[in-house]
Amino acid sequence: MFQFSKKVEYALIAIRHMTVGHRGQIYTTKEISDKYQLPYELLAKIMQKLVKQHFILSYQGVNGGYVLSRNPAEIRVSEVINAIEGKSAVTIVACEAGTPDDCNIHTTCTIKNPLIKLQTNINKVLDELTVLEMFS
Amino acid sequence: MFQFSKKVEYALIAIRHMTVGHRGQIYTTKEISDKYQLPYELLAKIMQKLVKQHFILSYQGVNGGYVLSRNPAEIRVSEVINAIEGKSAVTIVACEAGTPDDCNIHTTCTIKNPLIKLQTNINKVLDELTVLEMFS
DNA sequence: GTTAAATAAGACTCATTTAGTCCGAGTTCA
DNA sequence: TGAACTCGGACTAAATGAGTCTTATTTAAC
Ligand code: SF4
Ligand code: SF4
Repeated sequence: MFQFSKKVEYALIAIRHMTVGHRGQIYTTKEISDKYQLPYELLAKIMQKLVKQHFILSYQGVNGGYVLSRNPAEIRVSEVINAIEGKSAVTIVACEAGTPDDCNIHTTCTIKNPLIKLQTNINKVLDELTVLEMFS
Repeated sequence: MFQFSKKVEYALIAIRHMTVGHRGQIYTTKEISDKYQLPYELLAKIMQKLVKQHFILSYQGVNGGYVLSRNPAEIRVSEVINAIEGKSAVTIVACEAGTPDDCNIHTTCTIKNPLIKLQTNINKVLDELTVLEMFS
């Protein structure tokens, strides 16, 4: 229920790999998937998402690959999760996750506000932790 | 990915209902499921789990029902989650959730320890919050 | 004692999500 | 031109989540 998805874990592994390496170095999906035994195609998708959210830059063609484009000290764990799972993945309260009225007990619910308070506390943990801090 | 399950939400709604009522009062599943529009059978299951974990006492037969048996000031949110979802529901790191080797990249994983540190911070939030604090 | 109101518990279905695969592109260098 | 890359959609399979169904048991009241 509170577990990280494999996708997010793979993303963190990839980001860590690039973080501990030399800045500006190009890494390929194959290289990373080999080293950590990750499913290649799945990791490829994840890398693409990281490109779209501007965590990494992509170079196509032979000798292509990915380069970390953001400062690890400024990448928050919550951002990584959001990039992979889409916004509102870190949203504990379903009805606040952009899907306001898909909960059929929304009108009678008495725990919504308490949960939102709790959510801010958990979000704080994920927001304040950068990947640099995490991996050092 | 980080959302509370319906079961946990229903459990919290039920516990809150009993918390704000008179101490020692008997509440039936029907009463609660009616009031908050929760699926009766599902809530019934949840109540049974709360009994097994000694949050509430059950009285069978006519005029039976459930009575809150623990002090709301001493019930932690994490306990409720564990009672409903089973231990390790609040465990972010899959391989640490009692299933040590079901992750096939366990040997090559570089994020395990960082995630465990993160986990303790999130657990702290859920451990330190009591349902009394939550609902007042 | 019979009935009605309640809990107990397991099996079951249906829908959603997650994890992973497949395939056919486009890009770039040599 | 071909090899080594990224790109992106469609697809399948497994796991989980939410909810239902059914049968049994307990107990108070009539
Ligand atoms: S149960 Fe309450 S808190 Fe959870 S989603 Fe529905 S309305 Fe929001
Ligand atoms: S990926 Fe790493 S952290 Fe996540 S479950 Fe596997 S070993 Fe544990």
